[in-house]
Amino acid sequence: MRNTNRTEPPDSHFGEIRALHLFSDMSDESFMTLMRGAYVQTFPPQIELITEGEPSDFLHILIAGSVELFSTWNRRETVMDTVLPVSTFILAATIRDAPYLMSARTLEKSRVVLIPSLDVRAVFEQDMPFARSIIVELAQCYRTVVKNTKDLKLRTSLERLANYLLRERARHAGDQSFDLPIDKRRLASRLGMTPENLSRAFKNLQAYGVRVQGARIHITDQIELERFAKPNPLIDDLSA
Amino acid sequence: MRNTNRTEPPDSHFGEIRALHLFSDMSDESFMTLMRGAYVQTFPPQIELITEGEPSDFLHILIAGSVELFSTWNRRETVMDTVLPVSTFILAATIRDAPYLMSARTLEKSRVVLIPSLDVRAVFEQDMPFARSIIVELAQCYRTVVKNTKDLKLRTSLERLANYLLRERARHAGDQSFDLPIDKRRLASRLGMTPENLSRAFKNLQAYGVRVQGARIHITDQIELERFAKPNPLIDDLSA
DNA sequence: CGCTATGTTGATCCATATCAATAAGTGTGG
DNA sequence: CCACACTTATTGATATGGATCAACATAGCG
Repeated sequence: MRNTNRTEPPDSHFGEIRALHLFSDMSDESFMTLMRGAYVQTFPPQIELITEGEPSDFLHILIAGSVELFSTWNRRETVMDTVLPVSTFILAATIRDAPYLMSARTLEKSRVVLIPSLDVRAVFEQDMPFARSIIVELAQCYRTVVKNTKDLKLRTSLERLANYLLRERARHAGDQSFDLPIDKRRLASRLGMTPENLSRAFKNLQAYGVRVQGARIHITDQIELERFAKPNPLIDDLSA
Repeated sequence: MRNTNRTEPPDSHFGEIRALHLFSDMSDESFMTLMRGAYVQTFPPQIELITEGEPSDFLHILIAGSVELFSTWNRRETVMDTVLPVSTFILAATIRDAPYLMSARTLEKSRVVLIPSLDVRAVFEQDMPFARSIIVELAQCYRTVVKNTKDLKLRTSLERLANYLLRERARHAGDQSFDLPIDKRRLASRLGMTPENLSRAFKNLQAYGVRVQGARIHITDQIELERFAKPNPLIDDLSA
């Protein structure tokens, strides 16, 4: 595995990393301290970057590509989330110096920045703006998972899919058509259903103005879809 | 409602609040600043303390009694968690100055300390140890919700109940018998099932050495129950 | 006590999973 | 550029976990 990866100095990505909310407020000095210990690696698709249960040695930042967070129990596996650039993942494990709760694998060729968890913990003790950013980020992460729990417990799989499509559409500036960012198989798992059930769910949403051609989704009747999906800011608003 | 409540100075509870992880490391000065704006109130059972969607004006700390966090969507309701003393709740909303994602109601007569969210946000900017404690607490909260998501997505309701019972037993120092801390109706909702289904689930667990008399649970064959439940630290360990 | 909420049990229904077969992409090497 | 292999998606048939509806039992509680 290792020989297929490329290691490079993180210099070339300073800009994009620094621009992240998490790092934008800290002092130059603190930022350089973090970057000194960091390195960038490029991974091929389908590489397991992280295995749940292992100690969290690095904070990960996805610079390019895409990464899937998933979990396993008793021979079953479920997709917890999909990470798109540019964002960090497994911050909480890094902070608590606790084992990863989720595994991570690349979905496509991906570039990842690795910052030693030790450095993250050391630096936030010294840099109040950074500590503040971590607080805000963790609170955000927490709220995202709570929303996801509400989605899972309060909605049927058909309702979850309908609301997912509305969220995706919003992410695409409200375009009537857009491509699903991940395989249907993985989407099914993310939404807590089987691929077969997802396939049928798409069929059922035709009645509410959803057309599907491969990965391409057309929402022909937003109003009707919303009437069915009943989106709610306390579940579906990605910010706040 | 209001006239049934008692407002009292928080002085008498300084000790227990200060002993919480969240407040134990901060300076005396910061702590007093928080307490100056805080007040303690006693509520009767079944009072809605918080309604989801409302602005998060106060950080809540439960001193005595018990509080249920729940959420609603489209005429459906689900129990998200039960809070027992002494602990804080809705920290994330306070931090982000965002609307509550969950509602809260007292289950029994409860004493709650209310700290203005503004004060919390102001103080952590000034007090690094407090900021540090908030970070650790939020990371913990996040990991708890992630574990709960894994429980929901990877297990059947029978498996969730079995593991819940094992966790409760552990919480009771491994006693063979213990009382459920909440109504079965609410437990069912917490575990993502109906009361009828829970009732049958208890029946089904008889085969694995679980005896039920009202709220009292007897675990007569821990080994057998564990063989069925397959508890996993990355889902069931409350700490870490 | 009797009232009301909670819990249990039974019968049935429905959403979703599972199993199986086919179809449609997708990538690879000749 | 096509043929093959392999993965992913769809469709159908069936099984099952869990929900719903209804009746009854039980237990708190005023």
